[in-house]
Amino acid sequence: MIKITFPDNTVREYNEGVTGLQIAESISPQLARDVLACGVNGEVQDLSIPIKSDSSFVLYKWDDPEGKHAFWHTSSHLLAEALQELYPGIQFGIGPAIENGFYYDVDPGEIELKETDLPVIEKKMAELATKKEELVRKNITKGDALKFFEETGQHYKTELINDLEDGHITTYTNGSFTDLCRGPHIISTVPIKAIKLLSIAGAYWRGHEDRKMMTRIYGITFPKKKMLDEYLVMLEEAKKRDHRKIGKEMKLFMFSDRVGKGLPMWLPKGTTLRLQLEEFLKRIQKRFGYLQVMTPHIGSKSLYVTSGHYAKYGKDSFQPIHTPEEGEEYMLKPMNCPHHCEVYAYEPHSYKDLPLRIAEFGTVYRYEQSGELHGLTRVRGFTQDDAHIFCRPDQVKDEFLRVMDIINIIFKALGFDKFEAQISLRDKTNHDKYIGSDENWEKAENAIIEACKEKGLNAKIEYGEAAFYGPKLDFMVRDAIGRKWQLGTIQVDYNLPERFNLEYTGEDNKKHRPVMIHRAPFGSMERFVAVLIEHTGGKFPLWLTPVQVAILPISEKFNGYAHKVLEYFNVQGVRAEIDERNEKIGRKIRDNELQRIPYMLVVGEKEAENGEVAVRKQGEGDKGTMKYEDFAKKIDEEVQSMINKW
RNA sequence: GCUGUUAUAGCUCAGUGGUAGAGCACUUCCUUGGUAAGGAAGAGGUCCCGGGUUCAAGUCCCGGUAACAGCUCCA
Repeated sequence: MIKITFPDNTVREYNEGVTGLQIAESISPQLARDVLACGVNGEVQDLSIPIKSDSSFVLYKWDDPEGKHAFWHTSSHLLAEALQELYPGIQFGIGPAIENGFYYDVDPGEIELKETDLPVIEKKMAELATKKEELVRKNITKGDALKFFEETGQHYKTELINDLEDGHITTYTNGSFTDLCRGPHIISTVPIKAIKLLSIAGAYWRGHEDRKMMTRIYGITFPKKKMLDEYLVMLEEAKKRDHRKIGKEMKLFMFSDRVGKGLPMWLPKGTTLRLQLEEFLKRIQKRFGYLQVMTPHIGSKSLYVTSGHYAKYGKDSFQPIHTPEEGEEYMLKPMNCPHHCEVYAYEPHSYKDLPLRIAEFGTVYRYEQSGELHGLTRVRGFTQDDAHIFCRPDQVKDEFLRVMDIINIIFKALGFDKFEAQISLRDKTNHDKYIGSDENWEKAENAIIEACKEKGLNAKIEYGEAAFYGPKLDFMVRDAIGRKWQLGTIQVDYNLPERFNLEYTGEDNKKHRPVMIHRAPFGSMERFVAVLIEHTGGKFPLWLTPVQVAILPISEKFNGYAHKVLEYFNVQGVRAEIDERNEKIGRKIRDNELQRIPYMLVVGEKEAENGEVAVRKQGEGDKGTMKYEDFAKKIDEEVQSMINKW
């Protein structure tokens, strides 16, 4: 008998060699039907593998990421089986589970797989899934593996096997298809009830540009048809919320080929929105002791030679600007830190001055690869909500905690209730990638980990993801339809103060080196606005939205009164527009609803006589009439009550 | 940057080698209205740019540009 310890620390005894599935069956038949994979001593594995010694044990169902992962991984094998049946001779690359579904990279040889083939493949998969094929795991030797995949003509697989260590090679077989695979998989393809192949795309073999372009088929599967339907509805919803589409509809921003790709221009309404956001941030930062500065968009090349950025990114940046003066070169600034270092160095500092927090909405230019440009989320010219904190080494953790407070306030105020964090540390084996001493790195990494602990923030640690100058803490928000976006970042930097020879005088009357912390809660105004658009679907909160009120005259006879109301609103700071078109009121309401304007004021004969407006709230309808002065007051109060929560 | 797809009116898109199209938006006129699309007329085109094939190119071919999807990248 062996002892199996469950997550709640209860211990049960089973015969040696019991499988995960048998354990599930021993608990309840329902559980045995729902369970997809299990964890044994922290390793995720197949339910069919016998357990031979005392172990900690956990069952994974659909709601667990591990369960979904196994389900989708098996689905990718099902896809492969279908492809093999439909297109004999097709060669397989890799086919993993991903965050939402799975893919398989294949080389179909002479034939070309097209979008229109997907329904046929789906049908085949559904047919195979009902055959109750079990996934059979086999340990094989490297020699046998090579021989098998050689014989079946799977050259990509043999290439993979050559890189593997003998003794650790396993294959999985479902029906006629055998794949080189580590697993884990679900027991059989039976639970795969709903199948959708989503798209087809090119992808380099093993991610290398110089290798062959494979055909990648993306798909997703579910244990219930209803879940697939809900997922497809979510995809539709995501399409409707696309910030590029809404940005066009609401006239928020634009691009022009003549200006240049990746260089967004903010239209009046987008600018109103952005300025509201900037005011919001300034207000919070003022409360936390930040000092606002403004610095130029360019800096001399030597600035970036000093910072080390020229050596690292010079070749891949916008190239230096030459002046009539021989040898004089300037660069568009790709970040604000070097300028801020110079601001720090403007005057000598005492330890009593620190922390010094220098903030700027700094516009920067980065020559992103052209294939990377995407709407407002990845552009070549953007404005960071940047700040640099210069502090004593003993203040690092405390400052970190304060920035985390700011980020918390900001995310909550804008309706991002769910967020997660990632700590990015260095890859200790890759020394050349980083600048700065091991000792400093160690100090910085520990400060971040401790700060997260103190805040009770459950942060995932990723090794090798740090920037070249220091470790960082990134924040990821979940939007209204559950998608993850990376936004804010806090980064420790022991390097730039060194390079710029920054100092302060300590209590001991000796010179010391300050620590620098970079931080940007939004990341960039562009990216943040994009995420906010997709989060809200363009229905921004009242304090933020570009047009708060649309005034709708019943007929052209009341345009004059509408203007009187508008003038009053302008003075009171209520952002309003008049719809003066020669259209019926029903039409004006429809169009302004579609423009996502929170309030509509219908004005006709009655209202004009009494100095009133008939209030209609977006999505809710008629709210009765009131004096227009009272409405302006109501808007102001509504906005203030939102702002006062910050 | 690489691979693929796309580019036609302000927007969304149809047009498959033989006279440039629709819906919405816009202008004018009629209508002057009461809470999600009133009616009529009109204007609007370098069919992305450059070259080629052809009697003839929006349409076929080549090159460029931009957008989109994926890969790689992201101070």
